[in-house]
Order: sequence, then C-alpha cells, then structure tokens
Amino acid sequence: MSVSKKQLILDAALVLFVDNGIDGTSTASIAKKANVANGTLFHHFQTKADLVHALYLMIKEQFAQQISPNNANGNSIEQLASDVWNDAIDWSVANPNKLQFFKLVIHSHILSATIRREIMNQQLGFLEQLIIAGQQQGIFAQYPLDLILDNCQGQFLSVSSFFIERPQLNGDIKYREAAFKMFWNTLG
Amino acid sequence: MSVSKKQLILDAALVLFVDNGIDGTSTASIAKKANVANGTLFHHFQTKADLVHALYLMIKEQFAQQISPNNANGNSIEQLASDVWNDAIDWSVANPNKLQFFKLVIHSHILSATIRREIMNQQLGFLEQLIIAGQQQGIFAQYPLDLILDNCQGQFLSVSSFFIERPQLNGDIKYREAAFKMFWNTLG
DNA sequence: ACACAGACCGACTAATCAGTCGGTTTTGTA
DNA sequence: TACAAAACCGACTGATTAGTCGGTCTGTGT
Repeated sequence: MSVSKKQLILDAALVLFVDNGIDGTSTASIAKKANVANGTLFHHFQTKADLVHALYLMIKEQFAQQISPNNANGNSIEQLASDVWNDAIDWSVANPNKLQFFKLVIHSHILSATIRREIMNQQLGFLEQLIIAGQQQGIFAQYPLDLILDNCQGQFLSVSSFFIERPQLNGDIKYREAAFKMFWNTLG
Repeated sequence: MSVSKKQLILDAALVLFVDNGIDGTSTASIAKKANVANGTLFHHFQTKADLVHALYLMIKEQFAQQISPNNANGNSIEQLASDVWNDAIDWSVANPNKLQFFKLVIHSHILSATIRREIMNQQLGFLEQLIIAGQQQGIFAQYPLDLILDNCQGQFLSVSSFFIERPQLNGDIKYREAAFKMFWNTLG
C-alpha cells in the first residue's frame, strides 16, 4: 500500500474541512471520502479534535520547513524579509487548502487558545529575530514587537487569501512587488 | 416590556456564538439563554442561518454608523485616515463580541461568499474613496486598489483583536499611535 | 505452521440537532 | 367588550452526530 490509511484520512479531512468548515464536517463523511471504515478513523485518532490537531501539526511543519531561511548570512535585511515573505506567499498559493485550514483553525473553538497561539510563534519565530535586528540597525521604527507581529500575521493571511482567490495574479510582478512593499513599509 | 424577545434572542446568540462558534451553538441553547421558548426563536427567525444573517446586519449597521466620517471637508487625508482608523479600533474595543462575530462570519460557511464580501465593501467603502484621493494627490503609492483593501482589512482585524485581548493597552498612546503609523505607512 | 499484535471493519447507540405544530396568551383596535 | 392577528409556548420528530465494540484480516517473528 503506497499511502497509509491514516494519511488518506488526513487528506480527505483537509478537503472537507476547507469546503464545509470543521464543525460542518462529520467524521462519517471523512471516512467515506477516504474509503475507510468509520472505526478505522477512530483507531488512528481518538477524537475528532485529535484529528484536527494532528492535521494542524502536519501542515505547520510543512509550512515552517518551506519558509525557513537557509542562507541567512551575508544578505541584507530587506533581502531576507523579501525571501521569507515571498516564500510564505508561494507556499500559500501552492497549498491553498492548507492556508485556508490555518485560517479555519485560528478562528475555530476546537483547539485551545494556547495551541492556536503556537501557530504565530512557530510561523513567525525567526521573523521576530529579523525585526529585532532591523530595529537595532535603525532600519525599522521602534514599534512594539507584539503589535508588529500581530499586524504582520494579519497582512500575511489576508494577502495570501487575495492571491489564492485570484490565481491569474500569482505571477503578476506588479501585484507581488506591491504586496511585499506594503508589508515592508509597515515596518519602517 | 422594555426589550423585545427578538432582541433578547439576538443578544444571547451573539454571546454564545463568540464563546462556542456558530456551528457549536444550538438554537435550543440560544432560546434558553434568552429565557424564551424554542418555538419563539423560530417565530422570529425562520432558520438558524436567518438568525446569523440578521445579527450580522444589525452589527454591520452599528459599525458603519460609528466610523462614518461626519466632517469630511477641510481635513487632510492623513487626519481623515487617522479618524476613521481610530474610530474603527475604538468601536472594536468597545464591542469586542461584535468584532469577534465579524471574524467568525467572515470565515464561516453559514453565509454565502457574496454576503460575506459585503462586509468589506460596506466597512471600507469610503476608505476606498479616501485611498483613491490619496493616490491622486500623490500621497500614496500606486499599488493595486483591491490588494490595498484586502491588506487594510487584514490589518484592521488583527490589530483590533490585539487591543481586545490586551485591554490594559487600549489607552496606551504609544501602541495606538504605532498601530496607526503602521497602517498609514502601508499606503505610502 | 503457529501465534500474537495492530490494523481494520461496519453495524450500533445514546445524545443532540434544527425545525414543526397545535394550542395558549398578549396586544392592538374599534 | 369583542375579536383578530401576532407573539409565544414547549413537547415532539426525523435526521444526524461522535464515538463504541465485538469481531475479522494481515503481516511478522519463531
């Protein structure tokens, strides 16, 4: 068997969650779409919330891997920020369901507030370092860090959704550059 | 009777929706919290979706009224933008449940995508005019208008939630000014 | 060949849900 | 007072839900 049933369940759940919402998706419908028995779903995930949590962890790791900067040294702050920002947008456009699921989880009541807060910390952990460095170099204004991070997350989620909803603009340099410029301007 | 049962239902629904999510709130629990019979709820609202829609319309009108600029003439673009931005933040801080409900509806599947899109148009209708004016005067960069509006909505929702979650910072001028400056910088 | 464990199955259940309905009370009006 | 319309009530229903359970299949080590 090439793909485990556990993975089939996760894949089916992602699609159904994005289409119908998390509360709006029954465990039975997930099992059916995954071509798996009802009991099998609860063999791999004790509760529906566990399934949601596991799906969130899987996607979070994929996202973190894609946008982690691998050549941090020797580049300007602006170049680093541009790389991170565009990697994040690229990931969202390539994985629209996963970005939508992030938004779903952030506003859902299934996972605890603490767990939801991890999303930002994990996603924007090194962005925080980058902003601190930029502030120390005098490139960025001395706005409160926590406010900056929330603002950045808000921009990222809304701009990602913007490009996801308008696939024809994905490669439009005017839009992509404007999106980064707005993000960058915010910090200065 | 000072407050109509219809209003009691709307008030109870708002609190429960924010606490438990829309799908996570049963019509029975709404009726119970409103001290109203089950049938009464469905006398005033044909379906649960109708109730959500009515609640959304009520809140949208309140919000629109608060942030409509009443002295548009004679002020600079920056003063106008500052007034609108801070009115919107003030409203959110004074009505945290209503702002959270907006976020809930935006990401829910109960109302159609078309209706959800109204939110932004209604909320940011005159913000659009303000941005166009600013671009014509050369104050703002010529970024695509649709992208700017989505970005602004994202910033507003995340920054509003930031202040709601930290009531002690509501009156902190450093934070409030930083929040507007970031928003303003985005446009330039 | 044997045995054991973990994967898998699907019918089942108790609880909960949105919405109904026939009847009662309140309200406005003349 | 009389009467109609609207508001209100709460027991009820058919559908759906998350989660259970007793049993079957399958792969692996001996």
